[in-house]
Amino acid sequence: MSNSLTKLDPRVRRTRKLLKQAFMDLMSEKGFDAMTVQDITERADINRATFYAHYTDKFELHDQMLIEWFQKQLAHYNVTQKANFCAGNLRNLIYAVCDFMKQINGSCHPADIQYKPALEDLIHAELYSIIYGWLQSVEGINKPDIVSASVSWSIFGAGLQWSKQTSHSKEDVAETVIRLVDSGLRTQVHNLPELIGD
Amino acid sequence: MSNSLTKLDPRVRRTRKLLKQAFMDLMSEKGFDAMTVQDITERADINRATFYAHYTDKFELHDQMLIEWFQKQLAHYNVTQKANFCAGNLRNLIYAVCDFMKQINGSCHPADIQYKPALEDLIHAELYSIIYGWLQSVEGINKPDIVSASVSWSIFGAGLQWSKQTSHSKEDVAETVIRLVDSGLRTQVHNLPELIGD
DNA sequence: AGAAAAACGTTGTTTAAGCAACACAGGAGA
DNA sequence: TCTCCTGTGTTGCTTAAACAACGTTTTTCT
Repeated sequence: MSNSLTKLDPRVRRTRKLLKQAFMDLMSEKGFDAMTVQDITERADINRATFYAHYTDKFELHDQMLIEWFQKQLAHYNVTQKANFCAGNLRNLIYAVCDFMKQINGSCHPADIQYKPALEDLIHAELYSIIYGWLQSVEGINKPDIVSASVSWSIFGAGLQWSKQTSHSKEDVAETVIRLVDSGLRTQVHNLPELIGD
Repeated sequence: MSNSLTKLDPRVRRTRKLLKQAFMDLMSEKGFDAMTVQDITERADINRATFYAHYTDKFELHDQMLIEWFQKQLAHYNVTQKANFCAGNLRNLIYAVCDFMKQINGSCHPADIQYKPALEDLIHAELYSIIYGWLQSVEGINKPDIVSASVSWSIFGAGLQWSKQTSHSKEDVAETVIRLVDSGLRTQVHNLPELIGD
């Protein structure tokens, strides 16, 4: 957000970078619960008071890192909120979600499964708003909020499932979900442009 | 020097660390001559004005890094200025010099051979003062300045030679120089304690 | 339960880094 | 030669980080 817009002070960039790095290290060492704000600031060699100038607590830092991480995945696949609803974009979005979920599952400390709900809320909110944005480009759609919720959750769920046990290829997951969404949308929208034929 | 004594501000530590890292990177990329202060500060993401708050120019940064590097080698072999003159200490000192020279020769950009004289002055000054310190422990020595100069240069020279072409082991170099220094010292000092028998 | 220790969250003040601007010194090229 | 350009040091002012201190809450230990 403010990263790209305001082009922030190099000192701020440094501080946050160090805090995030320390957080990541501690995450894999002792997990989220066991780590304190003091741990983080000591590891990062940043004054504790400075931490509170950037984040209200370790939860906020955690959340921001996740969102940032997810957005990096999105950027990698050139997924933006203001694009149109088509198979290509959907596919990239699904890839991004899969990759992200995989990384999280891999690096998440066993003791922190309890925080997955929070994670899911955050990421799903992103997903929802992207889908909602795309739906602006679709003619004659009604109840876009319900549709966005449904579609975003289905993508989320597929990615989550895939990250837990990779029994299919990422490509298979994507094509499956795309077909599903396509047929689902046709019950709501007449004259929907072709999704599947690309 | 001031590193260990004053326990400096974490911001200062960070700034210098970043500048040194940038310097190192640029050293291997384009060499000392081709790099400007601007290059260093841009790479380090440090304001140029801040550079001048720490160093007068890139030469000073260069020198400080070398000295620091050398002192790290000395510390690694537990070599200190206030110790006594014996074979064990001499051996460690020679090892430190050898290792240091090797690293320098390896990482020094071809275009910068012209600066080796400066390097030699810096390092030799360190060496000289260490030897001079050790000689305080030797009874009945005269002209300690001349002796220090001679001994320190001989160690320096041996290390330099070894770093250029490693035809002998570090251990061989050390034993050779120790014998040389021992017999040399005996022409100046009567009743010199055994150096060689350890 | 109760005491001690550790972590929290906040504050006022000090200090280092950022920033923009300046005059100045080479060097390159028309 | 003149001009343009890039790098150099330096400056005054602004802003973020350090630091020490505080009362509070939570953890830990016995």
